[in-house]
Amino acid sequence: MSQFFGSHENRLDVKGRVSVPASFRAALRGEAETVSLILRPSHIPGCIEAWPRTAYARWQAALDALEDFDPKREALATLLYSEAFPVDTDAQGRIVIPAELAEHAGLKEGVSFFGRGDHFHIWEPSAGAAFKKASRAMAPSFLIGRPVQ
Amino acid sequence: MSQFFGSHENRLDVKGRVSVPASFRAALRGEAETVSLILRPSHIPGCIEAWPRTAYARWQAALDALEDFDPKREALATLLYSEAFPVDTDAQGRIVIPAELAEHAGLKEGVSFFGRGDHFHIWEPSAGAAFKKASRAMAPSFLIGRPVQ
DNA sequence: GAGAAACCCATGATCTCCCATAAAGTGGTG
DNA sequence: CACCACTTTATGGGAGATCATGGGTTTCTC
Repeated sequence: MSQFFGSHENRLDVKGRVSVPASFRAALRGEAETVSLILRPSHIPGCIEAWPRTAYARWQAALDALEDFDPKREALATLLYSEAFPVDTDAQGRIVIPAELAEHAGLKEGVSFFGRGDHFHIWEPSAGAAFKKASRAMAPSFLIGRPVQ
Repeated sequence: MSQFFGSHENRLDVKGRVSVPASFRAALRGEAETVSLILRPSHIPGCIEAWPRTAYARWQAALDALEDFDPKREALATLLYSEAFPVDTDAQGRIVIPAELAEHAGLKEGVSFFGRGDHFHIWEPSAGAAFKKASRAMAPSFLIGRPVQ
């Protein structure tokens, strides 16, 4: 499976468009020809998650595993569908971030994209930098010794 | 598994390219024909880690072992993906070091490569030399007798 | 028909790919 | 073991492709 790596920063134009980093577009094209994404507010404050449709299916499978009428199912369905927005890139590889999500992330001009393997994050740059810093700070507490063999 | 030995120093050209030492390239080719690497900032200040993709997969396995929504998982994903950049050598065996990493290491013109077994380090030469010296200085305090079998 | 959204074309900056070359390394041979 | 031919390595540079971005025009919606 293709994966999203690295950090990139692009800028919103006056029409609210922003280029998806080329390396992310390449990763998307790898698994499907339509370059389309699901955007949703992350449980991490200030962060937007962006998922390829194929990877999003993983969550949909989790939903299917829950019983009908289970309150958890209702809650998960809300998260997966009601708060999520499908978006497609234009011919130049740009997306328009829905106003509700742009506000959730406090986007102004700059937009940071952080690879996370099977999906990526969209942040207002300073908030994203703070999140990165916090991640680095907590890492040594559990990253001890060698990786699992 | 391929192994990286020794130290080498090459130079960045005006386009930001630097040759990966030939012996390291040979070690990489040993396990896959595409000469590609994952670069990431080390927890050691000023140091860039370079991993063959196959060795990097072990870290990714460590990530997969953590539960969804676990803050540790979020932090580790940042380190393994958001801060990591896959790079491929050109036909001449050179890589371009991403600006974010070049800055982390304070790279100017010279670039030192230190073998570390399953991965290697990239340093600004004087910082790398200092790290080596510090390593030598502390080694006798714990390196007693025979290596572990 | 007004506003917004989608579509199309344009452009400078950056990046890749390809070819070139000097220096260093390697091996063979007398 | 001295010499030479060939290979590999590290590095330089040019041309074309790609990327991010701007902006105009058509199409859709209500």
